[in-house]
Amino acid sequence: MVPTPYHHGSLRDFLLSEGRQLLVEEGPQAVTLRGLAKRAGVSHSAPVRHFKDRDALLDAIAAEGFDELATALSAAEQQEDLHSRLSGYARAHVRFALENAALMDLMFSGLPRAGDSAAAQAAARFFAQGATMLGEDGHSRPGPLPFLLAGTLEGISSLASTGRLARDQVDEVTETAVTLLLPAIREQLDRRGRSSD
Amino acid sequence: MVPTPYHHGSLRDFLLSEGRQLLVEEGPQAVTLRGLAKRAGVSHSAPVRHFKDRDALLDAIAAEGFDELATALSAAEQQEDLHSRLSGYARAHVRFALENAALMDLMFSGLPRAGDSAAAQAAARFFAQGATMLGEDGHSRPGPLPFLLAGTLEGISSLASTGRLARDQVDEVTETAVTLLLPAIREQLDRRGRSSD
DNA sequence: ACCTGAACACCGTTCAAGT
DNA sequence: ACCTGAACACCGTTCAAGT
Repeated sequence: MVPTPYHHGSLRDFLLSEGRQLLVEEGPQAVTLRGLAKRAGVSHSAPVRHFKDRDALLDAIAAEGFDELATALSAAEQQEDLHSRLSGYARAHVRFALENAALMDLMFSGLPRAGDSAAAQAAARFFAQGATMLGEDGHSRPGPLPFLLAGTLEGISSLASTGRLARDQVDEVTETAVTLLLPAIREQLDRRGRSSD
Repeated sequence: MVPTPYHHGSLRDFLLSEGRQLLVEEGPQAVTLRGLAKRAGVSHSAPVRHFKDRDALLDAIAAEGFDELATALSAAEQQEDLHSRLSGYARAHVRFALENAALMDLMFSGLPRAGDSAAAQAAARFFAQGATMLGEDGHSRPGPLPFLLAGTLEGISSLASTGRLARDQVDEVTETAVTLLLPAIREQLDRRGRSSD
């Protein structure tokens, strides 16, 4: 077996996917540039060609995470009635978080270092998607509901993935959140629907 | 000035307070055992006497954080009517989070390594306090509302301290959360108040 | 363009030894 | 009991040099 040369960008892909896997399976302290280089069979300074530093790699992983999360949620958004749509969205969010705890942590609790980073842009797309589902047009400044929905789901996810909220109670808490948010969201959607102002 | 000897536990206090300050002001990567030892004017292996390893120090800092947060919230719990109580509790939580972002991150997103650690016990006290305010008796398993309240506040705090939720919208989102949670909480309190079952 | 290898300045952790 | 100093095995990052 000839060792793969990792030319033409394939090292970049390796760093991203292996880094992501290490992050989720062993935690953030396990993703090191030197360790990844060793796994790739490449010199310890090779990764720098593709990611300026460790933070740049983590930023790229976070960006992928936001895109993946958005994809995981988009199925729910196709649901016909509002309750199913919201409920499916919420459950998909929490499920993704439970399966990718350390990744979600990186995505949501990592202070965005630059507004124009890949992660910051992917995050903006993710939040815009949620706002759209709640009838925000994207022109004017979003109201409180998109933030409240995103925050609530993030909080429930965090409690669940740190084990503070028991697995068998996650669905109940999520559904309670949806039930309490639903009337306010419905009212907002009705209002926006009526006047196209 | 004779350099302080740091005998009899005063090094421990120094590591805790200086570590906490570094955490909040410069981020988690700034709190290193060697760096703290240098600041204390002590050999790099001295801290090990007081904290087994870096995680043990962070755990102790997190424990202090939970106790402090609980104290910051206890004032609001004295409020007479439910709405003021809940609203004050929520605003105090979010305010504390904005002033101690990296600390809150450590407290809430750090996966608890041991159930009997100081941080785990302090966290349990914190969550129990919230549950009590919502009329949970502590005997039976808590219902969804304490988790939903804690999760929502944590989520809003996280969005705010990462800059995704603008400062001047934080109060509006928090108050919306309180308004939507209030009827469910009131109903639960009424129910618990009526039947002492 | 992409990678290597040496170098530098940091880490955490362990352990024999000092007071 | 508390701290020192050397040692080991890791890091991130930089940079001249190779292909």
